Amino acid sequence: MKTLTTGDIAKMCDVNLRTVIRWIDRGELKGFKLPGRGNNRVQVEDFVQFLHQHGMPIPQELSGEGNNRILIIDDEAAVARSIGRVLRSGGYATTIATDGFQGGSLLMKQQPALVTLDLRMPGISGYDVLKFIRTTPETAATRVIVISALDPLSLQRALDEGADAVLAKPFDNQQLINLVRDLLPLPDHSSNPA
Amino acid sequence: MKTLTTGDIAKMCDVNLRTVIRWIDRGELKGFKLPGRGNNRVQVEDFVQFLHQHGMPIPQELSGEGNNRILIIDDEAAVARSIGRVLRSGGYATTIATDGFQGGSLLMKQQPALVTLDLRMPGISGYDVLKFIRTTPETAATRVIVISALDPLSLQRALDEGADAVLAKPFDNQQLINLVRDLLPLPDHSSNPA
DNA sequence: TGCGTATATGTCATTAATGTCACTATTCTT
DNA sequence: AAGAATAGTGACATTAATGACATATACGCA
Repeated sequence: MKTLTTGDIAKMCDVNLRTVIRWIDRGELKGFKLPGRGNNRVQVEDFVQFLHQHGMPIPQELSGEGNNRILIIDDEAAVARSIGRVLRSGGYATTIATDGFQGGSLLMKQQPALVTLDLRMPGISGYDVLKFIRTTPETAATRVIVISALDPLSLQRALDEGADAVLAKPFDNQQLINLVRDLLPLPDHSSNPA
Repeated sequence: MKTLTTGDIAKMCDVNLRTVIRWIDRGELKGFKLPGRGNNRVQVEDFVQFLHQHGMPIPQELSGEGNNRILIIDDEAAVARSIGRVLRSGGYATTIATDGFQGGSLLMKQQPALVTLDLRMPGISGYDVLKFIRTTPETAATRVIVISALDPLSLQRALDEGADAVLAKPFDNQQLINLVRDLLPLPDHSSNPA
């Protein structure tokens, strides 16, 4: 069980520590007190719920754990949407990028746990993208599934360059979701791989 | 996460606090409320985007004070290096991206104060990039200089779509540095525009 | 151009929340 | 176990929200 101190919360909300204590005292934020002098602790999920209830932004370090966000990079919007639908129904949060620029910036901005990458995008080489992801510290650990209609040799090359998995187009939805489940298991519930 | 109070914003916009609250209530400025009495907080990026959308000047302290980093997005490495040389000798810190993916991720990662953008990059439309930059809160205030060999009409369109300045290729180094100095004045020393 | 109306912004006093400070006590680190 | 870092407390200073109303400012229309 992960808990937060009032100081943690104060920093995250850009608010005075005093204020956080008052929120707790007033019962607006659920927390509990340690035996000693009554230092407060708040469970992460209570805090997240609190943020949600008040329409406050949720710091990404909190959604960072159990990060189940997937970035779909594919210039064919229809394909991207289709992938998105499948993954969302599998319980993942998805974002779509339809060109390299969006792909790059969303990757950095959201720091998704997994990326599906179309090898053949106009203007950029999927291999370069792979290399970039692997050599950039912020994204080196991001899992990458390369999706492409290219020949097996090209797919093998993608694996050599750091892809975690490849998927030949056209692909079966089940194949896709299996791959993703493999690379990015969901916490526990709702992941009934029936 | 850095946030602003209505009072901060009121001072920066030289406007009554009351008015800021109304902007938020009306949904024109994105913000959220603290639990207590509903004190408003606005994230800096959202505020910056708001300012930009309304063509309002962006206070120094928000546009990343001493940030003098420039991102050069150009697929012709030679051109990019040349621009880089000029700007570095002008006292700026530069980074080069030679494709859209790098461009996007370096933009988000480094949050440069200024971007030089080649309109004509393989696979991505410079206009799309412009729109993306302008509609993404984190980058809405980033100054953009579009550099292109395209006709005046295309350059005008770039201005319409949010570029802060355009530069026709081929260009003179002095033109470039003047433009940049104009959009991104260096703190003080060595910026003697004699 | 001038009028009237709608809408936006400013003002003021009041009330309530948040910030600050100095200090003490507790937890965390090593 | 000791020192460093962090959290709690009370009193008080600041600052924000609110309602009601005064002033703009913009806009439509004659």
